[in-house]
Amino acid sequence: MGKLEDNKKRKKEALFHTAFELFTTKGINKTAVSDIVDRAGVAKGTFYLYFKDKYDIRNKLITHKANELFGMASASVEKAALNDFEDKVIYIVDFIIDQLTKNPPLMNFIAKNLSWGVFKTALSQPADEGGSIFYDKFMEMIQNDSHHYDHPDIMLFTIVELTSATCFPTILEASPVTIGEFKPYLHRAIRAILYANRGD
Amino acid sequence: MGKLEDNKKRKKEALFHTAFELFTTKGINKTAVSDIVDRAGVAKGTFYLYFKDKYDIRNKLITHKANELFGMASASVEKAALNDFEDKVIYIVDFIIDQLTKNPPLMNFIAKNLSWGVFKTALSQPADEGGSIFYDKFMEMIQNDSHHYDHPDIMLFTIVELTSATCFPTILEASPVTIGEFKPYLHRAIRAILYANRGD
Amino acid sequence: MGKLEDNKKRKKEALFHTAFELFTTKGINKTAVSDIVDRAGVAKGTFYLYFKDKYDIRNKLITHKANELFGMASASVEKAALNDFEDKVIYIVDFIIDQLTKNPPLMNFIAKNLSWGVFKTALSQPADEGGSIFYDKFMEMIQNDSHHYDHPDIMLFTIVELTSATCFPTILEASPVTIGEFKPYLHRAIRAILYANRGD
Amino acid sequence: MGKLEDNKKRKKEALFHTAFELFTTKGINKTAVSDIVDRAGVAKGTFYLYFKDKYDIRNKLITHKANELFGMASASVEKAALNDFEDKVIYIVDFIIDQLTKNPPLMNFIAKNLSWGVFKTALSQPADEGGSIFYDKFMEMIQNDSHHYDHPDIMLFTIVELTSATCFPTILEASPVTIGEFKPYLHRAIRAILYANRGD
DNA sequence: GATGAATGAGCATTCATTCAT
DNA sequence: CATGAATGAATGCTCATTCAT
Repeated sequence: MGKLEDNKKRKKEALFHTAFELFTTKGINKTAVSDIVDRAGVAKGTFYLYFKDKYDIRNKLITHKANELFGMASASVEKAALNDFEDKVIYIVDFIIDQLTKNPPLMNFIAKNLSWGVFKTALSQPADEGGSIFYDKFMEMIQNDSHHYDHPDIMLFTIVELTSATCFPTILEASPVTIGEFKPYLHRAIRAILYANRGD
Repeated sequence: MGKLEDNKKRKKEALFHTAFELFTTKGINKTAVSDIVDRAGVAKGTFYLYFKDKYDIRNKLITHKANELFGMASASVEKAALNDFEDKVIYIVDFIIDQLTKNPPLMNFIAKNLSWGVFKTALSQPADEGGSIFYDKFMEMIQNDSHHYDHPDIMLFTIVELTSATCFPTILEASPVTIGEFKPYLHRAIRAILYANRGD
Repeated sequence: MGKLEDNKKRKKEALFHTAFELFTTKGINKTAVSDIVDRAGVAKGTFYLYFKDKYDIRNKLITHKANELFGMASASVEKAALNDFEDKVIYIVDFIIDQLTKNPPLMNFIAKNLSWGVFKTALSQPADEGGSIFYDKFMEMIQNDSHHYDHPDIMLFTIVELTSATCFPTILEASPVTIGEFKPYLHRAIRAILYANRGD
Repeated sequence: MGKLEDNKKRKKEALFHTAFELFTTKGINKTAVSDIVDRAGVAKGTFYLYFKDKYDIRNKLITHKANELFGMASASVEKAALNDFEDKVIYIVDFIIDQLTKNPPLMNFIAKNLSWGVFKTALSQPADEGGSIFYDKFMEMIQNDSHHYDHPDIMLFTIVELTSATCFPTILEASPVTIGEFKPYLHRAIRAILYANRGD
């Protein structure tokens, strides 16, 4: 029993892992299902046993990776023991930027496939079994802050979009400037947005 | 000769126009070169006479459309006779949002294909023969303002990315809020960014 | 044991029944063994425990259904208490046409899969346990008639083929006329064939 | 020009011819488009240039073959110089039976794919360029006969269905009797049907 | 007996690109 | 310049069948 279940899980994970590898190196359009199964050492039919098609595995991959990333950021910010909400936001943004800078394939993959919808979904799920939900944590941080914010969700949306939209080209292509050069401007912009949304 | 030249131009424009129509309705992946030439009433070989491949015509299309849009914005802001740079930026942003809101196919097309690189290219070309260059105009506006800005290009980049990243989901999917609801927040964010970048 | 036996029978019958349902709605080519077992709530392997393949279950299904139909016709004609053989034949033909008209899926299934060989086989088996054999009954009717027929089997073949060949398109597609309009012509043709085969 | 046109026609005919060969030997289900193009010495894409799919070429093939057959029958009956309509019908039926008996693959192909709809279509087209239409000729024969028939089209339908339904098993499987043994019974049945439909 | 995960051969179909006319 | 017939590699997907549990 355990054997069978293990085997199932192993195959599914092999596909998952291999797909990520190929999507990040060759791109989705250039990756054929054949490529994935060949490299995963699994029969073609097995792929369709676990995923509807190429786009199904892609979506699951994005959700999974985004979730992982925010889970880590969440855990890290707690250890950092910051008091100010503003500082926490900047900390999280920097944490994620650092992770992505270290991992260009992941960056690339996310850059080309992320949408707010997918993102929101990922953020609203536990990072892994037993893990807590990023979105809830974020809202909690806001509640505990000394300042009050009028529409925290719209503010979050604005910050997330600004950050991702500006980080992709700066990290991946250093255009128009490198991420290092851009960071101070990003911090400044985020602080400005937070300040502008204060309701007190 | 004039006739022949006309004919040439007409075919190229037919392809250009038809490609836009199909890209915006079916998406690029689902649009085959055959579809384009069939509808344009041109032979398949003719397509390859004018464009390298599907992606070539797409890039030219984006550049063209983005340019057209900013050309209009540019012309409009001049007529509006605003003194303040801040007001001009908001005006331009609103102008473009209005245009895109009225034209969802265009919005969709741009949303799925825009990158800062393409964008920059488009902004650095004359909108049409005889038209002036948007980027230059923008820089001129900054110079003439009573305030001084430290790195106008990075600031422009930040604003452009923030605007496009937040407008696509709000216009196209009204998610997380409609563009109407989001606009005040966008204005506030943009003004905050401008303020934060002032060097005086 | 009884329980076990019951379970076995139930599974086989579930497969049998489900297959008929799917064959008549989707057609045989479009029905996969997976479809059958899924809907029957049985494992895939179980299918192969009872049937060689898709075509095996189809043949068994046709035999079963044809047999059922003729068994009913046979029982009905006896109750009708007709003296004349000619009248009995017409009665049976009408009975079957009525049944098929009421049950288009069955009609469709039979129309697409019937062959004289299968048919003959079905007619030569008891309709169900304890039931008598249609073919034998038919021959008995002929013997008891006041007229003599030279080659009753060839005559039966001729009538069966004529009837089925003309009923399928008229019932299913009302082409070239509806079954209602065609019936008098069919009766006339059958009577003519019977008359032509009389040996006295 | 002529060269190009010729080439086109040659390819299409190669596909047509090869498909018939394979359909009659392996059956349609077991014939892959690959088989057809391989043997026809044509690229796979070329097949889809001329036919929508496997079933498209099959339908065109049936129409073509049925038409050819009836065209020949039609030409032959005219030479035979028979006066009586009844004799002409029997002559045509025999002619076609002879042709099919000589050509079992054709018989097989038609047997498995014929439907009254397809048949009617085929009969209502000129056999080849310049050829006349079988259906019209048939109706003309009836007009010129000394007898009057009430519904010639229903009668034709009845005879065609009876003939095809009984000939297929007798020719192909000699079941329940050989075509040779069955012929007199068929003639008798047809004459009976004709007689039964006379309106005078 | 029963299960259902795994298989992988097999197939239809698409489409960018070429090149003889 | 323009054409459009021909190509054939590429690919997504299905499904009958097996077999370890």
